[in-house]
Amino acid sequence: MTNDNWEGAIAVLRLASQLVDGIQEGLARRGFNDVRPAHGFAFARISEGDATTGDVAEHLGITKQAAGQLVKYLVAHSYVIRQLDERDARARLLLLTERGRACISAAEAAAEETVDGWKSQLGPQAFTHLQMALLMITTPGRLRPSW
Amino acid sequence: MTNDNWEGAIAVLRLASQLVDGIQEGLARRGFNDVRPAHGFAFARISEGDATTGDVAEHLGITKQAAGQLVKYLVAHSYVIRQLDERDARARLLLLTERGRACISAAEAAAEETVDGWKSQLGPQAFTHLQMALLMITTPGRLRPSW
DNA sequence: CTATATAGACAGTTTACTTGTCTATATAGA
DNA sequence: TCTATATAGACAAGTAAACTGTCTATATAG
Repeated sequence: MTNDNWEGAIAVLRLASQLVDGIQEGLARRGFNDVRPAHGFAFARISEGDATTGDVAEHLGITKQAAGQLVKYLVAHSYVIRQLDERDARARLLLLTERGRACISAAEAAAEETVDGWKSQLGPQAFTHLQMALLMITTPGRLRPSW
Repeated sequence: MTNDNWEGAIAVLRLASQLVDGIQEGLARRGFNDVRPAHGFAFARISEGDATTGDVAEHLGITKQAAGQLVKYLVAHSYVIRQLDERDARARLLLLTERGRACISAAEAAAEETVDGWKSQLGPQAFTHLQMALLMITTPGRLRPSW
């Protein structure tokens, strides 16, 4: 049983690696070859709205300075623009450009391709179970479904 | 459906992140606070036996030079020893020390703790399904079980 | 109105990689 | 056997993304 758990643990890492590589490859195939995985998490926070560089730092678990460099890169590559915050003259609000939104869509499409691969390997029923199990583990608020 | 897949994809990343952090934290709690996640993959290859620095490089997907630095670190921290290869005077075979083997055991125990957390959240049946789904996706040779 | 906290930029350092080059050894072909 | 090419791995220098430390400008609380 111990060893089975270890195998399962390794499998989670392999799966995540497959996904990251799949998204990266799918993004490149769609013309976005200047974004790294970390940028995806920054996009996720920025797309929520009302994001400052500090917010991005907190969301990624890195320092403000590192987030500053990251945001600078995204601005330089036209994924994000900075905008003065009317309520706080120190802050610069971050907004996605059209290109930024297109990149998110591309990432979602690329992820879907990879996940579809899993679905066809598992069959629809087992895939649904997998999906629910993943959501149950990682979503603290939700309880076990009725089945 | 698209959005569900995206959520599921994110969940896989969160799960992997939970696992890596759990192993890291569990290792530190057991006194191994000088190993990084990448070292685990090196340990995995070295424990298979007959490993050279080049083998480690290939297994980790990094250059020989980078693997050389990594192995040097593991030797300096008494996890690994180098040994002359009788069959090839260029090569140095890598062997785990007692401490190296203890570190692997500690990592397995730490992984088990994390995975047990998932098990108790899911219940035994759903957990077994999750485990089988993960193994089916990441193990190309195996086909669907009988259930 | 003064003291302290926050947003984020600038400078320098660390670390985990990279490419390029080098020596020693192995192996395949004339 | 000799020579050409490939491989194991060390050394040196460069790069990218993080880090700590410090600074200015602005906000906010007493």
